Amino acid sequence: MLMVSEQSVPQRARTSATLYDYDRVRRAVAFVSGKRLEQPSLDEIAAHVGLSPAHFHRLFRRWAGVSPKLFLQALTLDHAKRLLRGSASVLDTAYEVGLSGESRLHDLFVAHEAMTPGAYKRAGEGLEIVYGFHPSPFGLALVMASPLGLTGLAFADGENDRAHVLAEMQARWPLARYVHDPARTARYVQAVFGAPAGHANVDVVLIGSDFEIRVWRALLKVPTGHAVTYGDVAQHIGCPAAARAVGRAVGRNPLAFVVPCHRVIGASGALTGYHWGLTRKRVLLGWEAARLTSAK
DNA sequence: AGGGCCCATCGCA
DNA sequence: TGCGATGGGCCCT
Repeated sequence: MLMVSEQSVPQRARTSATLYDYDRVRRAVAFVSGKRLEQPSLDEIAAHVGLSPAHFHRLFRRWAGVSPKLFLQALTLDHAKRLLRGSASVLDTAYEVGLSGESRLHDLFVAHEAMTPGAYKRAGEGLEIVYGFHPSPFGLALVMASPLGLTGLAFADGENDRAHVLAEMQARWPLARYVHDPARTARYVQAVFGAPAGHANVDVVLIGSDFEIRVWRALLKVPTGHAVTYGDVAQHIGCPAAARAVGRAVGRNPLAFVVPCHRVIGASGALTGYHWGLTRKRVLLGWEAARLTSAK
């Protein structure tokens, strides 16, 4: 599916191409969404990211599996609204579709919730977390794992964003012991981004409050190519008036991409927010829509 | 224990 | 547009 799984390309070339591709895509998407009214041509967009039209076209075939035209079509408000069709009912699926059957989902700290005051709840005391940065189709990814499985997945915007992203993630579980060991986190990248969309074969550890975990589990039911509203999620977890609280919990999702918080959008179809940048949310939704179309 | 503040919401005028 | 009701989390008494 991705560069990650192409066996013929040498490791180093794959790595740089992946990050390079994402950066170009990101700039193209930001350019287009900033000029909604002018409707820039493909040639103009290619020029903006410093590529010839032919190279621009090849980049998209390689990265998204579809033409740039098709990909950029997936970024309209109209398309986002279409993702919402049947949004309430997708949540009624019997089990999480975001993970493969072999995956295991561990809800840490929930059991303690009743007896622990707020600060202690998130501390992560006694937990050892290994971490590393790896290239991904959506930019540099910070992968965090505890012995039971994948604990954190965050995106950085370039090399000089690393420290900030790491600090932000570590602040979630301040008492955990952190070990920098990219060799041990590398396999998660393949498992998450190399799997058929929405079926990552990884053990997953969700650390959060009871409410947050109910929200995150609900998100795992939203299949690729669908979106739900914050209100849909609120309804589903039995707090119909808590759409706004859901928004807050969605924003604290520690597992970008795996827990598909990018598939939650406003009731109007607008992409209201994304912890790792609205442009990236647009890219993720466009990428999934494009790949779904090309698979048909 | 309780008040105040923040927020990736939502629907109505 | 703009506003008010809204619930959870966190920080401060």
